[in-house]
Amino acid sequence: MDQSLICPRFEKAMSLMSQRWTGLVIYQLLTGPKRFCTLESSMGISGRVLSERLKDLETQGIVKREVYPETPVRIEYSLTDKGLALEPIMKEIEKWSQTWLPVE
Amino acid sequence: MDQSLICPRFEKAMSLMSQRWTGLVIYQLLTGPKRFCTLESSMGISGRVLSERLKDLETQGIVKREVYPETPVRIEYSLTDKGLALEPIMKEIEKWSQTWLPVE
DNA sequence: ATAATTACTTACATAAAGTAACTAACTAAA
DNA sequence: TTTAGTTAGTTACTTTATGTAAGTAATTAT
Repeated sequence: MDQSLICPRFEKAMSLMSQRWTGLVIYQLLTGPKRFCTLESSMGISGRVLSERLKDLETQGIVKREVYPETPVRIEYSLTDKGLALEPIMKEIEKWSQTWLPVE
Repeated sequence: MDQSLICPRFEKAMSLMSQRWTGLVIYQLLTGPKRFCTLESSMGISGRVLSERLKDLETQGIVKREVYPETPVRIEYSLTDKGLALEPIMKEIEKWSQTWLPVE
């Protein structure tokens, strides 16, 4: 019947957050720039999907990719201002999890 | 290498929020109890998945299911305290979306 | 007896994610 | 100068998740 009285901007933000891995990638980047292999091994995401997510996040202006032509090449992913602004969401998720989820 | 220095409770909360539709279901329930068909039509989720999500959320103690044996039967889904406690997360997502996403 | 309503479930199709091997560009070692 | 090692991916293939559409069960109205 009524296809969405939901604010389309909210809906878009929510669909971003509900993509598998996206939240964790952002969470990891909140502690500073990270390389591809670091993200990959620290959170158990597959390279295939990590690559896809980073590209999406870059396209959306949430993540920034920088190449350092060292040897071997170093590529760092970090948050833009738009990405950093997601921190309060992460903090609230953190709070909720600590209040409502069991320790084990 | 290091398989998750990430707090397991945070990780669990995040994996809850990153399930497709879960966030929107909770968002809808923040405005009060809702029936199956209302949720289904207001957010474009398929019945199959909605049913699955509501069961999961009930199992996790986030959603409460109540049966009113009227005619035809009325079944209402609402948030428990644990579910209501997710509101600050939703508010932050709302804020971010209004600040950082374009109007169209 | 037939149709209508709600809250689902089932079977099947498509899309998203996981796995593991492979590539490209470079360097260091044998 | 071949071989191996590193990073940052990509590709082909498999498994899992989701969408679609039809079906079910319980009840009442026509």
